[in-house]
Amino acid sequence: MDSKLLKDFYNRGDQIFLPHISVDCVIFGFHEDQLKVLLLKWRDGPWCLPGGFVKHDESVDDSAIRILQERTGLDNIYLQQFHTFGDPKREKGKKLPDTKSWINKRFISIGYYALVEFSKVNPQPDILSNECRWWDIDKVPALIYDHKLIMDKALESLRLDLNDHPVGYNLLPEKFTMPELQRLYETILDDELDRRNFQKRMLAIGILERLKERKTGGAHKAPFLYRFDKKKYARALKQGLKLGW
Amino acid sequence: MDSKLLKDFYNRGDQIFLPHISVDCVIFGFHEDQLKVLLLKWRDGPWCLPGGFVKHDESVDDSAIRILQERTGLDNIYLQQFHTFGDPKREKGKKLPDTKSWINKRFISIGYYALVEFSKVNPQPDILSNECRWWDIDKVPALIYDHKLIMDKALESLRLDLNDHPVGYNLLPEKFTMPELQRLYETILDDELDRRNFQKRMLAIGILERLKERKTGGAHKAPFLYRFDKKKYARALKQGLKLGW
DNA sequence: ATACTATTGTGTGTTTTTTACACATTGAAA
DNA sequence: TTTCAATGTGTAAAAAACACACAATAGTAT
Repeated sequence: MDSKLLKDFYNRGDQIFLPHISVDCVIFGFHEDQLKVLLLKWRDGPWCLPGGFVKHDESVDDSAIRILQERTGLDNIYLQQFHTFGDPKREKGKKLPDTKSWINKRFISIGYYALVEFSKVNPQPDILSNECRWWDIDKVPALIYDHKLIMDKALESLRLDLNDHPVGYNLLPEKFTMPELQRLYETILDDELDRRNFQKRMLAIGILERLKERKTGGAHKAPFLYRFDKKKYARALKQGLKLGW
Repeated sequence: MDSKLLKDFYNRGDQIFLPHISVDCVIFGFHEDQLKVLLLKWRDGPWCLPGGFVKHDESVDDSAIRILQERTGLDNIYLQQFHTFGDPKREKGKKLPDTKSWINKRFISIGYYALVEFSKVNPQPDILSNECRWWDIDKVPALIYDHKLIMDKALESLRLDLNDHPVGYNLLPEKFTMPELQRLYETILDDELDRRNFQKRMLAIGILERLKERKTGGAHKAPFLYRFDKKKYARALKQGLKLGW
């Protein structure tokens, strides 16, 4: 990354972006039975959440969409605003190279979480970072500022969302097995569920379609593959699901 | 209201407050079987939600607390941040007297809703308004900007909050009857509930205490008075209620 | 005073949902 | 071919939600 761009960003960012306002994204993925988050690493610095700023004539939602696009390469991401963090001390210890810059002022950050299909993501560092990769949710390293707090709040919101959104639709690949879906729920809820009752409940919602295929390759009996029935899914969502976990 | 204060507010507000950021509060109350919101009327203008701005070194939560205090005279209010509104066109039609002022810029607004005990509130207009009063939730007049949208979103959030918070505790006076509590739930949920099953369910939560007194005055059989048992209430809240409406 | 009315207090049986648990099946590995 | 560990399916018990009936009573009308 050349330093001209970076210098421009420090010096003229306030001509492009609203002051004092930032957007932070908690990007969730699911892979190999693990819930994961996408993190960035500052040049020679700590890890942090992917974030950005709001252009003067851009909606905050669009900012989040843009940031997501830049970090993952994906469009059409499932995105939820979950909380705004407004403590003046939330960036305690902030020290960026250019101390005069707009970027060293206090920021109020609007938090979004995103659900993405792990395999489709192509992680891209941003202008301030040189590394971008997935971390298991229970193994994330120390994060900058209050980003751990933001992540925890995102997870809590995701947990609540489980009550009226079949989040598997956004986190899993098109075809998946019942045990995979269950593991996803167990990770988010941080609890164990009975295999048979879980299956009954999921099928009772009536938005899953069982395929003829089975998932082979793993040891032991091969489980069936399922996929979301888009029509039934849309219909159910419109009527408002009541999952109740 | 003298115009010197107002002029100062227009001219020097940006020295006190963060630019582009506002806070709007949806204040809910309950009286005579009606859910109500507290609204302000602009001088010779439309009605709007009570709002304000964030001081440079103040947390956003504290701004909301301060605004609430100024409008209602109350401390220790139950307050929930529920959404941040960031559309650049959200203040369509904005035209305030001083067109050069910081206040005519785009604002991103952080929404809070508050639950208050109706009888304890002493409504106070703010610097921009000359009237402040309660409106029945289903009779609110046309509101400025996107304030109707904000109110609706607050109501939706309150409805969700019903699932893990006994909101009656914050909206009702210390002593209340079971029918009153039921009417509160029915208004928020916009649905009718069976009297007997409702009572069973509320009592099953185990945070209500039935008093010896009855509420007299109304026609017909006098209902018992109840009150929240603070110890059991705190205990239950810590464990996380699962009400499920 | 008395009867009336609308509302409260309480209980019971039915239906539905949730929970707990057992056994046969099967793909891969030993 | 046997073994292992995980999957597929069903059933009974417990709990929660739902529907509904009848007695009691504070004011109101007569």
